[in-house]
Amino acid sequence: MKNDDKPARATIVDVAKLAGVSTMTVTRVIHKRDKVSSSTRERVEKAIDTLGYAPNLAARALVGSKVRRVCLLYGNPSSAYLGELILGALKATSEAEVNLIVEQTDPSLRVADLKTKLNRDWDALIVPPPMSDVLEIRNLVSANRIPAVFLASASDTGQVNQIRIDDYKAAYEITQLLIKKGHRRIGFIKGDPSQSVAERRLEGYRDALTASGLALDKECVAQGLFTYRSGEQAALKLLSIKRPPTAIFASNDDMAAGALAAAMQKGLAIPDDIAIAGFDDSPIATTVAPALTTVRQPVAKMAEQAVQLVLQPKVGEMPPQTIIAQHNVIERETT
Amino acid sequence: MKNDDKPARATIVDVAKLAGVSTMTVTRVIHKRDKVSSSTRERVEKAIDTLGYAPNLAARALVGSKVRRVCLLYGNPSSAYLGELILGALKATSEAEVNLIVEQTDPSLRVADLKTKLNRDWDALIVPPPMSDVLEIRNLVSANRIPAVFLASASDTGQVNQIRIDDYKAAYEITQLLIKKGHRRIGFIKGDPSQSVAERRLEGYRDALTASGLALDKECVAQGLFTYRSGEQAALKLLSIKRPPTAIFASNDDMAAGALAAAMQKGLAIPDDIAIAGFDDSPIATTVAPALTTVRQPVAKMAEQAVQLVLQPKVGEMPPQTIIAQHNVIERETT
DNA sequence: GCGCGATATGTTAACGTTAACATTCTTGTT
DNA sequence: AACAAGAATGTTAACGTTAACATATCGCGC
Repeated sequence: MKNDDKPARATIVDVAKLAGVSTMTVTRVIHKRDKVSSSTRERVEKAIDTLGYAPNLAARALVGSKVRRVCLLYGNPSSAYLGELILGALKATSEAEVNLIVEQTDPSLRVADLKTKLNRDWDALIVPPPMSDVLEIRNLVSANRIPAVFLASASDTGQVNQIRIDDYKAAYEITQLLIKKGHRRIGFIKGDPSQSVAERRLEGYRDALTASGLALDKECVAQGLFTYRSGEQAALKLLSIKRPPTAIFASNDDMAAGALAAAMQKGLAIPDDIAIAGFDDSPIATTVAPALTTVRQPVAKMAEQAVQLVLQPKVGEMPPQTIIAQHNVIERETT
Repeated sequence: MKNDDKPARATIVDVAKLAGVSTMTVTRVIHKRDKVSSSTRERVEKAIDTLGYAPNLAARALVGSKVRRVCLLYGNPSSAYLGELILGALKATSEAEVNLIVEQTDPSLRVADLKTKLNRDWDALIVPPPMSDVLEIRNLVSANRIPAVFLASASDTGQVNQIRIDDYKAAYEITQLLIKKGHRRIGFIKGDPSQSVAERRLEGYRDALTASGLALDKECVAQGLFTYRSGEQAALKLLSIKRPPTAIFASNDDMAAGALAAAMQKGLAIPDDIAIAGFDDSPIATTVAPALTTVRQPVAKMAEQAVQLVLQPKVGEMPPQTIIAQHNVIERETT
């Protein structure tokens, strides 16, 4: 008498039996690689369906000496970014039946340790900001031909795969939007200078201004650090100069939210007294009220693509690629 | 001539050879289960070290357990919660070499569909709020003895595994903190009544008040919906009653952040004019300035535990468990 | 020194899948 | 009708680990 409490999961053997073929044929149907007659294909597919068969990842991983573990190396644990990032990466890894490992590290990481892990525990690497701007990691990767993708970095050091949006263009566009709304004096809050995108966004802002024949006033540009607090401080500063701007473009959403708070404390109505725009479309953009006008970075999609890229059979041999993802200007209530 | 580009990883066989023992002995050393003489143990450990051996998890998984796909069924995509949740779950699943599938759904889901998926695509289920309060899912799970864990629900329907903090106690404690700080009139913002924890938190607040001999004024309790906006509205209401509270306890952080914004708009200094406390320690708690005093829910840990629980060999046969995780009152700048 | 139980180690087979090679079945051509 | 050429399918072995069982070794009482 068997214990049928837990019906064992269907294996490829079960499918093969039911379809009256060998396991190899089933494999072929699944992989769509070799020729299989359409009648067998149908039979096999039906068997897969009735049994609810899904391949065993472990067994697959065991037989192939392929990439098995992709590591997402993140630096900022509280980043809201992270959730979307993982979501996208996970989608791709589970479709490819590969393991995703999410590992936290900090800028003080020892590159030697990283190298050890890459030999021992990981097969490929996805590096989001702010780690994607760390020179040592980039060099390690390009020197050792490690399958890796760097996300949202505008840096060009090391010959590495990158996926990012066109930060310059996005900043340009959102500045244009502000100008189109009638603003003539637009403040800007810079991001952390250690992250390469900060500079690109500033350039986009600047060029959009001059392209519209507006003067670039140094007083209208304040330094921030990509944090809420720094955005609040910077906005307070911008709002207290003698001819304060009628709009503020903060180079990320956290700072924009801080700027929003600053404006509210000053009793300003938004967007009537002052318009605010952010960048990234992170969760805080829709959490705060009024909701932020911002630039959407397709983070999940980018992470997904990154995993797909890194999983390609010959990543090591390909010349490094840079993929530019599509951004979106999203107008909400702050403009 | 061999291609030594990619030095193969050391396997247990290599270790065994180097140590002059069988692979079983190596396994035993690694697992520390059976007796191994100390001399062999040392030899094996040395071999492991020199070869930099790390077990192949895929191979292990292949031999071991049958559960392979754990589904995290989430409802609220923008929840900041989600990132931490996935992080914890992922840690446990990748240690166990099990696949994590993250699936979005909404309250209108058809339970029949869910059942199909459970038969076909998933082996176990982790259900965070707000889905963890959905009665149909709970009943489905308990009726079919599906390996599942419900997170952060205070509901008691269906006999199911649960992991949550003691919401009552946590709310009690944070209210006490406010009282200790000298507040005598403390406002409360209720959460979405469809989530069972909302009621528990209210009870904690109420009992802490009466335990300190403070009156419970109905005017001091406002309805919210766990959203920033609702928190802002509720706070505005609380601040405009004739004898406004000197402290507000919002039953989650999003609402507390909204309350913070409301207070700032009114020109109140925080925490001097008004203290604010939240609940959850979600990312927004440390993003806003001043940073929120709140209750930390160890979300990642809870998710990790949930996966571990669901992966135990005999989950189906065990009586449903309720695990109470440890919360933490974190005092920051708003009190 | 003999045999006993306990302790330490080894052997075999199996987990589910796929690569590489082997075989069988279709065709179309002459 | 014979036969090559390719298409379709099958067979075998291997991936790295561990459970279950098998054997060897040791100390100890007599």
